[in-house]
Amino acid sequence: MAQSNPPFMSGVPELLLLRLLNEKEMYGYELVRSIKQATHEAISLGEGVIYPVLHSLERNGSLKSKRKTVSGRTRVYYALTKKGRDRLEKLRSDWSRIQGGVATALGAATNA
Amino acid sequence: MAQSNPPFMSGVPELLLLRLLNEKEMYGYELVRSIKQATHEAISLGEGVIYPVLHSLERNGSLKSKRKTVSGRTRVYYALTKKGRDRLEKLRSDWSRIQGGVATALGAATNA
DNA sequence: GCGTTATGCCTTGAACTGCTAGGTATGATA
DNA sequence: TATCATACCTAGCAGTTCAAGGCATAACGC
Repeated sequence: MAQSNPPFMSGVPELLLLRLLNEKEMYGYELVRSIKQATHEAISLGEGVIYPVLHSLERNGSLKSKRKTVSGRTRVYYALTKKGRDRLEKLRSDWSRIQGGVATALGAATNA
Repeated sequence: MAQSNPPFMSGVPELLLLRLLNEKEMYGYELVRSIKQATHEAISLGEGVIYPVLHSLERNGSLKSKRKTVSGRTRVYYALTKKGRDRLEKLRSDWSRIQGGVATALGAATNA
């Protein structure tokens, strides 16, 4: 009736992609390695996760892409649109709320 | 090839349930309100989420239940088993890793 | 020249989860 | 007697993630 929860825990890959692409445009294969680094190996997303998310984000207008050919290989670079930046802010705040909620619940042992 | 990610963001409802039931045994309807309180309204899970999780946790041996009738109404109380406590520790550590990874990635703006 | 690895793109299909929206039944309250 | 709170439950849809593959080119070792 009101707002209910955000798709919940889902959307972390989406959040990470948007976050990284907000710094600078990158291509899929690069993002795979980038995520590993940015999370200090804590999170590792395969290409099978990255590409579908990238495509769906482009489809709904959060990303725009352009192709570049570098030494015989084609790369598809993605960049955020306005909508993508808005989306990033929303996910960021959703995540922060959930994360805070879990932290509160987990820590609520001795007090309460 | 190795361990890949835990079922990822999923499992937060499960984590919260286990966490709360580790304090004291409770029944489903009570847990619904309890989660809201414990997370300071940040997370709200409906009965449609709680009951199925409760049932599946009991089925796999993480919870055990007993029925009590209080003023004409039947309540099903759930408590953790050894397996449930192990499960809780695993989820707790998974969550902590993911959460840390996201935090690192989100904060990696100015430094890097 | 040939095989293997790394780069770079992609899709299919299964599996899991969470959510909405219902349904049942009793007790208390108005 | 009607409505609300308590207390249990399920079905079915929708959305995500994942493993596993496929395709093609370049670079490296030998």
